[in-house]
Amino acid sequence: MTATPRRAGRRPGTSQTRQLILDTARRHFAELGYDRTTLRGIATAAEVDVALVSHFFSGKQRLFAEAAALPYDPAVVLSRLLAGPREEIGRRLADQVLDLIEAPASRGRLIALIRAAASEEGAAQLIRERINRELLVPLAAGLGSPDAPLRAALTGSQVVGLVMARHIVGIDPLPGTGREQLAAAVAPTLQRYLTGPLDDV
Amino acid sequence: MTATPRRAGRRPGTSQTRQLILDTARRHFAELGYDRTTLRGIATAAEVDVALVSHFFSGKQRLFAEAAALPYDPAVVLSRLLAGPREEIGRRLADQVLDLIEAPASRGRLIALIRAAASEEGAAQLIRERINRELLVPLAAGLGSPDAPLRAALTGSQVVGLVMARHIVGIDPLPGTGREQLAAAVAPTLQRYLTGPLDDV
DNA sequence: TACCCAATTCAATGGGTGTTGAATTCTTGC
DNA sequence: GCAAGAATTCAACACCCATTGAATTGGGTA
Repeated sequence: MTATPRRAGRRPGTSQTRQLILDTARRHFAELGYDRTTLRGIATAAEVDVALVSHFFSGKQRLFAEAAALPYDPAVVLSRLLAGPREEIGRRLADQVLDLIEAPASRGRLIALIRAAASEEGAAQLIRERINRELLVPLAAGLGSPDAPLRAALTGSQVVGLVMARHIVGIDPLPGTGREQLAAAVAPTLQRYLTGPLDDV
Repeated sequence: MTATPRRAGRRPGTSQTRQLILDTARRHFAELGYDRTTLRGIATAAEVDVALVSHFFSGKQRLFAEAAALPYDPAVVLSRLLAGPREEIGRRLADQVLDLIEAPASRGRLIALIRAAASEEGAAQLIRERINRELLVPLAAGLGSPDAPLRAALTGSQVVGLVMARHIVGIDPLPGTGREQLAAAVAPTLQRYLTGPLDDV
């Protein structure tokens, strides 16, 4: 059962190889994190030569940058958030987060992002800026209160913590806890961070 | 300015080298994560030969296991938590977490733990079990309610999220936010996860 | 003082990594 | 139907890594 070595040269038909590599890379980054993901591993899984990966994406860093693009359109998320009644914004956010994390398409990318942010300083910086620019700043602007940046950041902390605990570390019983129950439990926290009082009572 | 190469053989005086290496390793693991930390890097920083590191700790994994021991005594934390009035348990937990993350001694170890949990599956498993056994299970037992495991896990998610956001990713303005303000903001969340209603209202 | 063992360095080994240049095969525009 | 360029592989490079065995020096003890 030796895999037939493929001859050099372009393959017949129209090529979707670039996309295939990108998808494979996303899976690997999500499962292994940046460091443990190797170009060779991606290439093997995509049944392609290593050099092709570097050829298409000009190196590992660029490949990661492309693979780890936000798995959603921040503008859409934000407009949905700010649209409805302000007293239910926490619940709406919880729902959107759970949607994203449960849809297989976005799930991997989200996890890859968080993993990378935790392990690689360079990636952390890139991600911090992206999140700030595309999510937190507009969100804070939408809230309009003077302590809005702090509110946005606190909100982010709970969102990140939830994804970490449920999907990366896997703290029982979170991975098996139903969507509805989770949304209900977390929504009031987000609501208070976004609109409630921030001082202890 | 060439560093004088040291001759082989034991150095004079009583040796604290093992401890020195361990401290250096902690710093490196905390700053770089597991993968990007190299024995060579540790050795160089500790002004010691690489082989000595492996000699003392029998390899990178074991070194990490020793460096990443919990930076506090879970029993103490738990007893302090469960001791006072139940209505202020959220605030007490927030204070203890902030104490740990601000004390230089424990800070690095906490960060290393979280980084490793996010990036290395093996470490994640080890850490998950430790946290479960030493923190969450006793905490749930102390709470005594039927949904206690879920409550403990939610609490953990906010704690982890806070440390991530404030110290690892560095989401503004959290890193510069004062201890008191932060404790006040987060305490009600922890309080509700631990003792409040978990269903949306 | 001798002896044993711990601490320390040196040197070598084997493996894995990302990247690069050249060669081959195909598609596409003229 | 020809030429240019894109897709693909092969092979090699230079680098870094953890681990191991042997050699050297010092401390502690009998």
